[in-house]
Amino acid sequence: MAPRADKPTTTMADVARRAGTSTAVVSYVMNDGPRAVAAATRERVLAAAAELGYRPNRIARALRSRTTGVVGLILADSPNPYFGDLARHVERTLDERDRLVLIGNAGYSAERQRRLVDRFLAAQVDALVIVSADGGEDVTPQAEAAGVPIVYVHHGPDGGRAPLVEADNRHAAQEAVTHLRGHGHARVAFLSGPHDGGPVGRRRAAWQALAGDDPDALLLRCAYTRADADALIRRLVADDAVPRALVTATDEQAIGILSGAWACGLAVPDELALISLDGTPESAHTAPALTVTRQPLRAMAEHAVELVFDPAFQPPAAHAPLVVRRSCGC
Amino acid sequence: MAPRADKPTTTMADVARRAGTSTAVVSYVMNDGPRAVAAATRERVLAAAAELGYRPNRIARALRSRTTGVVGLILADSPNPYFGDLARHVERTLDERDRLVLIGNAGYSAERQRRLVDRFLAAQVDALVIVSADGGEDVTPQAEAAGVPIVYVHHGPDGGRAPLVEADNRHAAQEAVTHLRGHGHARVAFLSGPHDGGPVGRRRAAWQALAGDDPDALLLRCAYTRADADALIRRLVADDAVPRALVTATDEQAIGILSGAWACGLAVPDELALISLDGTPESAHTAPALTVTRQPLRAMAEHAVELVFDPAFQPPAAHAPLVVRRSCGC
DNA sequence: CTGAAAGCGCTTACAG
DNA sequence: CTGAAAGCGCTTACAG
Repeated sequence: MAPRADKPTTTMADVARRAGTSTAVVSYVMNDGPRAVAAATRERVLAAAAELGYRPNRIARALRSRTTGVVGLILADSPNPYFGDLARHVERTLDERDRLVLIGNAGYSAERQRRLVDRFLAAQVDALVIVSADGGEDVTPQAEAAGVPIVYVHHGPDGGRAPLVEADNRHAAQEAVTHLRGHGHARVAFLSGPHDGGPVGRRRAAWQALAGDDPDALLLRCAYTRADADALIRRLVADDAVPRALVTATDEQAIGILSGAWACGLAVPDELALISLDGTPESAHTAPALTVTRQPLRAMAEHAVELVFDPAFQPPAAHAPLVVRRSCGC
Repeated sequence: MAPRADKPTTTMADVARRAGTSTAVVSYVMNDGPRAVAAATRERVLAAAAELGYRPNRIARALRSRTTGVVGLILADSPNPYFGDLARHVERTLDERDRLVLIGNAGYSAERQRRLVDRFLAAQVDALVIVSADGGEDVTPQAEAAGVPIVYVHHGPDGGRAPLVEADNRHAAQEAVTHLRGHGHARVAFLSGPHDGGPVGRRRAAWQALAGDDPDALLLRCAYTRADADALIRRLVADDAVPRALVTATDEQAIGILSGAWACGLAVPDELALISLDGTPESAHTAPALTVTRQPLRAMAEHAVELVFDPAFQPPAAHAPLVVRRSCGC
């Protein structure tokens, strides 16, 4: 890194000297506590600070007070807008509470995730929020060893001790299947992920319970990317194996399906009715617009942050409402 | 914030004691310098550190060494995938250099941007990377007062002193217009932003220079959101004022156009040929797939980071290649 | 209500 | 090659 030009930083001692008081008092007025300061003294301190352009050094504060005001946020896969949207809400909520956020992308790698946790702990974060997915391992022991609270969002490791904030995925999948049934589709296929643990697993299980005779014949899989879903639907068209109705586990997959379908001249919703279970903002402006069950990303983020501040907080169930648009055939 | 459980953190002094040496030596082995350590001593220190599970405290290190290893990254608008992709590349590049990144979203607000800069400076970031857009003001004076290097990406304030990393937007717009001309469209419209300073302004200017007689009649404007572009194209269809060929300043707008066009039964590319000037990953999987000039986001991010480490670095021109897909009519 | 001083966990001259 | 010690800029008992 380019060495920072060595600006003479003005410190509390400078302010104290100018205000004719001690650093203790300066600290008390900068922090509004923990002890009271006479009004006249406070004025002098504020004036001195303003004249000198004093800015408290958060690093020094952190070393002494053992709290940095920084939260680490680790994403399973930041290119995926679902995680990106979740991250934005977490970041905004934390910002409102005057916390800074250190961000990292685990890229579906347990090793990278562990490494990020290590580095964030070394940076003395006050808490860790992990927006996880299949494949991440439990980092609770790491965090606990450092005495740092941790909360998982969207997906948590099996049998993990850390709290998990998740939407009602079971109900969402049921609603999607039921809606497609209402359009007269007796057989509704499901596009799952490569392994589907956690939330996607619960979505798939809920679908499966309603799928009828031979769910295996109606279960599709591909990675959580547009490219993979695009390739999948092209293959199905080529094989003349396209289902009449499909629920996708994620928006990324639904968007890939739409793209591949257009390329093959497969009409959505007329030849293929589609509902996606994420409902990120992107889903509102596809061609055609996607009917979705919308994950309550904002509420999930807020609950996660609340949990960071208050481990006793009991997040209410977060419902994922059905949002009817065009892709289902309505 | 929930008070962190007061784990007894093990410090350098603990390691030194156990290894029968001084904290200075422990520091030298943990940092591989700046002074040499006898092999035998080094082994003892490493063993002691491992046995005690010692993790260096970056905050203490930062206070003493005046360098945190943290870079602040401020985004003009994080929901916009263009900025999001840029951010990911910046984050990854910084991660490769073992830097941590503090992230913030300015949301097109100069006031929020200033506030973030203040807070990041208080956190003693080593540098600031600002992915800016119309409306941000120049925060160079703030950063300079703190002696912190700053680099703008995508868009920089008018007359700013800080370095700016930007693609060749003029050439990109020219290529797009020329390609559409090649499809026989004499009149090519342009969808710009609300104000279009900076990069979008240069895109629009390059288009305008080729637009022919009455550019005003072919110049459209809307916000950089899918929703706005969606609404715009519906209005144009209703008014029977849809151009035959259109270049959009951004992918968000192009995606909104596709969505609105589908809803109105306007066929792309048959009735409306379209090229977008961003070329984010999203553009590859729309319906139809967008022909774009692809901004070299990865190169831009790498150049920006290089500039943070070496202010003398001269970023090479970053070309935005034409990527032909379906929306242009090819 | 206020001041003098210790100490957070490191790094780095200074001295050997 | 190594140790004893100062000091980064704060916060917070301790003493008045």
